Amino acid sequence: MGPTTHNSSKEELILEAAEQVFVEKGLSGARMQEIADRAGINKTLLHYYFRTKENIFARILRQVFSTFLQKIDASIPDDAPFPAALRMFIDSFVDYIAGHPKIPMFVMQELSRGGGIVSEVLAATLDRISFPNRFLRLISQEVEAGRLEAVDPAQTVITVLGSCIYYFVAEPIIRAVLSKVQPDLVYDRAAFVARRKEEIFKVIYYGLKKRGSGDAD
Amino acid sequence: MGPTTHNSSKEELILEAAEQVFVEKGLSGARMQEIADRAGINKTLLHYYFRTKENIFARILRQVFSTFLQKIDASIPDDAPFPAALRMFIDSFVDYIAGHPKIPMFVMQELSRGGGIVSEVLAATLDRISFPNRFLRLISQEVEAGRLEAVDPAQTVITVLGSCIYYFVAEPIIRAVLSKVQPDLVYDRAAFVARRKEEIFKVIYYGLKKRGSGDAD
DNA sequence: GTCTATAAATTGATAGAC
DNA sequence: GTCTATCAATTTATAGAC
Repeated sequence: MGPTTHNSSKEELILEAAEQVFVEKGLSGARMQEIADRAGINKTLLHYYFRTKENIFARILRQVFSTFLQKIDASIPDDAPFPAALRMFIDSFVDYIAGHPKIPMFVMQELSRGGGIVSEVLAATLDRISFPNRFLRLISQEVEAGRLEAVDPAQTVITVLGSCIYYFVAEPIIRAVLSKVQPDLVYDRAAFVARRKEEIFKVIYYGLKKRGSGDAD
Repeated sequence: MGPTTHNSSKEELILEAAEQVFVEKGLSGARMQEIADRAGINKTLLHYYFRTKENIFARILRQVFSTFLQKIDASIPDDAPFPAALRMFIDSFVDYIAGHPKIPMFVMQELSRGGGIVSEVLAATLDRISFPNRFLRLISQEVEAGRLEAVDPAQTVITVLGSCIYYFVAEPIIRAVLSKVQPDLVYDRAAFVARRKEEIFKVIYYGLKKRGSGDAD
């Protein structure tokens, strides 16, 4: 179309700046002026290209949510045996969230506010999703093969996702609490994230794995 | 002080309305007019009693955050053996969140925005907390007694909290996804919450429990 | 397409009567 | 303490020149 593979560079600049601002401040907290400033352009151009603030927001939310779902999707290997598949999923999904820690909360917060923009985005985005079925099938097969306990696959998926996401959503609080409890400890985020992955894998894998009959308690 | 045990009834009405509105919409999304309407009073009284919007917000956030932490605290039994203690914690904590599903996201969202109001509230509230130490000690003792695997107690606490909280934070999305994957299923929230508790307990307890030496994988 | 200037609407906050 | 009326500031959005 144009001389480059990118869209109109101004339009692209606006969308990149808008994503940052909306993710940080939410719809009502974001300011058109701040988006313009971060994009390094005149505020009027926001309206020239997109007319309203809500238009920009809807586009950002749709894109961010869609990318988030695709990221989960891409993290589920298709042909690995279950333990390896679980480990690969946890590793790549945690890495994604660690690199974009504000995305999950932004999406959930705005979707739970439930405005009109937001439910339209939800309906439109849910059509292009295969990961729930793939994830549920992965677990169901293992249960049927007798390698996992007779767990509810849907509940299990929620537990896995929650274990991966929660820390990063609550990171500011957790860090504040931990530094109060263990004031001498220096915080190494990369090491913490690595340990986080290991902990999640172990707890969930051994929590699901088929047990013998001598486990009464 | 007054004829009743309550504070000035108008002041109380304002705070109750403000909590609803702030929790639903956040600081920037909340409107003073809406708080006044829900309290059934004139908007001017908000300023008469609290002067500024930020004052009301700080008070609500401090109270909500503090209550949230106390609720976690109260959910940790002091003298039960570990499996029972874990189960009791999960049951009572999940019940609390299920009844106040927007509280965790409200707290985390606002605290992660990190404004001036918010860090003051965080510092002030963290002083009155004993649950991290109690929870960490509970797990450490079990590990030392050889009844649990050699897990990192801090990581374990995060996993437990995340497993309890996440579903309710993401409930609108998860329900939408589930009803797309299983359109015939009728959603019974009480039953779902009950199964959620059971799933969390089983996965985490058996995921932590000391294993024999024949578990290679 | 991009700018300056400004309109139009929203909203937090106050003055002043009662 | 409570109300009406209104201010002052902010902020989205547009008109119109270039």
